[in-house]
Amino acid sequence: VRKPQGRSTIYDIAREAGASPSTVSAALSDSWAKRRISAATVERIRRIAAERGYAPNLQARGLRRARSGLVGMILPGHENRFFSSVSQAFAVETRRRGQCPAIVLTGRDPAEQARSVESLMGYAVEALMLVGATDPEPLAETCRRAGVPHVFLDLPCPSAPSIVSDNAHGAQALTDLLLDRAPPPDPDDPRSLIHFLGGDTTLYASAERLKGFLDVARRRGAFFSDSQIIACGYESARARVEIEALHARLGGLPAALFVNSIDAFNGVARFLGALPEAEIAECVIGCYDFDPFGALLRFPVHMVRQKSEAMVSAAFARVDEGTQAPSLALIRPELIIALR
Amino acid sequence: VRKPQGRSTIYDIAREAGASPSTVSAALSDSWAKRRISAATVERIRRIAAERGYAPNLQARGLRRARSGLVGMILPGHENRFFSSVSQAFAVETRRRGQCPAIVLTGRDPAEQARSVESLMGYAVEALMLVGATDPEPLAETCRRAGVPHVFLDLPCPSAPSIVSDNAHGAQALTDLLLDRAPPPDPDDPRSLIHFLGGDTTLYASAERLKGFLDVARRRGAFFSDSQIIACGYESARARVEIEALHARLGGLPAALFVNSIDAFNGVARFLGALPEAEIAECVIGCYDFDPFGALLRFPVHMVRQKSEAMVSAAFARVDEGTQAPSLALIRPELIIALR
DNA sequence: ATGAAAGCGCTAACAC
DNA sequence: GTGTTAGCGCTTTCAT
Repeated sequence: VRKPQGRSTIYDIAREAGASPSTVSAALSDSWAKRRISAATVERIRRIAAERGYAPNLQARGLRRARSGLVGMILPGHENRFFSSVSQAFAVETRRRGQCPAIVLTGRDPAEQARSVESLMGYAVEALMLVGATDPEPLAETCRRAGVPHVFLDLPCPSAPSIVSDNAHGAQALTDLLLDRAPPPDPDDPRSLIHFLGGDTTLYASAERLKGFLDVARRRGAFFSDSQIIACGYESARARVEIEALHARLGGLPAALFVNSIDAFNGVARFLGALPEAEIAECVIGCYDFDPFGALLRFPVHMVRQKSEAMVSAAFARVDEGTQAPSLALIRPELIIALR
Repeated sequence: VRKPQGRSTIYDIAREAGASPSTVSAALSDSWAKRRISAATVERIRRIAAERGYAPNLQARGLRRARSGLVGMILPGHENRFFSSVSQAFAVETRRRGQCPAIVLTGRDPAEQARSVESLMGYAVEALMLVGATDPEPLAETCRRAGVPHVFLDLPCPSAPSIVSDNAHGAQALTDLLLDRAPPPDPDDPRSLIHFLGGDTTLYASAERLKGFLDVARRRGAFFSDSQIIACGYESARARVEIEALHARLGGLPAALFVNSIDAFNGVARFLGALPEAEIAECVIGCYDFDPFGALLRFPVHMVRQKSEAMVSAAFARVDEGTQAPSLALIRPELIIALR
């Protein structure tokens, strides 16, 4: 006979088992070695609990223990595969540690992110990972104040442990590859020059990528003009317009194209899809981001895949270290070379 | 001067403000109209709270109020875009309602799903959405026992409100489209027949899709043999092997191909990518699932996009209705016709 | 207009 | 080996 509404408590079970609540608590909790309860009692209590479908009230437990068993993560959303795989890796790792992942999608709004962090603090998360936070400092302050270990991912926070992918290195590697495969640049022929398309270079990640791109392009004598940089944002429609404009301006595709972000690439691919085979073949194409369908398009495209699992592992390692000292770990992404 | 570790409480604030905890609680909570506190007191308390960066302990509040402000969702993972967009839509809608989304990725293991549901019950979620649960009945029972409103998505539960996409209808529409565009079937020429590839037809969704496929194929005199059905699972590598085998067996591609699931399609696309243009052109291809890059491949592919936002809206509507009576809502997916 | 006190369900210190 | 008790931080009567 259980209560009409709601769940049974250790008191209900204690009554039915003729034991005290603390005995029940101990019998049901994993470490009941300390209180030396008779095997018989444990058995009886467990049986009754199972019969009644008892499950502990985790809010009460968390309140009492001052820890909840939750590990929090905030991230902008699941619109791209990178974020999806980060949250996937986070969930897997959290479970492996016997805790419960609490993932909150916040969008890109810093105010919403702040609210979400407050919420998670309120639920007494034991650690917090912050993914893609554009305004990290206030969030870090909230975590510090609450004494909650925290790690920033993807976008770094100057005052806290951060794990970001090595954008500069990835961009260098991709640029090198593109230049290796393109004909030598001729300063008098804009079409022969590598171009960089997409992204918002006021944002950390894209700024780093652009830096890596410029490093290599300059070193290899392939950069001559700012018109080689078209940082038109992450929107696919916009990228489509820009590649079309570039194509018109140059009278064809450039010899090499570095596309920054998968969404921009989608726009580019839509435009390229309409061009004759032969024309596309004259352009070496790279995309900073990965999509499993990227390898299946009409034309070859080299891709950069960020290592989400490695980043999440590194983040947990930081949490385990227990230091909240600022640090910046760079995780090298993987260059995926098109076979064709 | 705040406590060295951890957060300040209403008691700390009460002391500093020279008020009682209950006054502080009322002053900070939104509905303080009931207790007629002087504007001055409210102001003072709010200022102090802000200074100290006070944020309420949501576990304590939840414990006292017997509700947490959380809405839970379990789903298998983010490996495909459909699940990603479901959780995205869920997060947006939950926030719009002033609650906090708690998304737990469980993988495909029913035991893990059961554990996750228990967890979420323990955190006193106010409602729970269960996405892609293959063994729904025990989960529904747990929810009922706890008195928590719950809705199943994607895969239905016979004893609870369920929202699934109209797999049969989507499959019919896709099959009709494929047959419209393929040459008339000739029973003596296996190559002229439409084939169904991928998925696990012991699972609800694929069973429905197969049913829809067969309905139309039979009605239109395009189904003659079980060898037209190759339900080889959802794995891309496996699908690749199977399409290759089919190609060998028929001595070419079939006139029409219904690929069930995006992962299977990835495998198919990898194989097709290696075939000569002319050969692919003889096969009308459809995929039950959507990917934005699908439209950019070397060959046209018709796709079916499930309406995740609509499904989530419908799920919340069920929760709001407050009835836990079994029901099954079918949401029609969208047919995306390739332009080429 | 405000304070005192009880109690949500659980755990941990301390009794016996 | 097991029971009693005191909170965790909050909300909510019920007083005043």
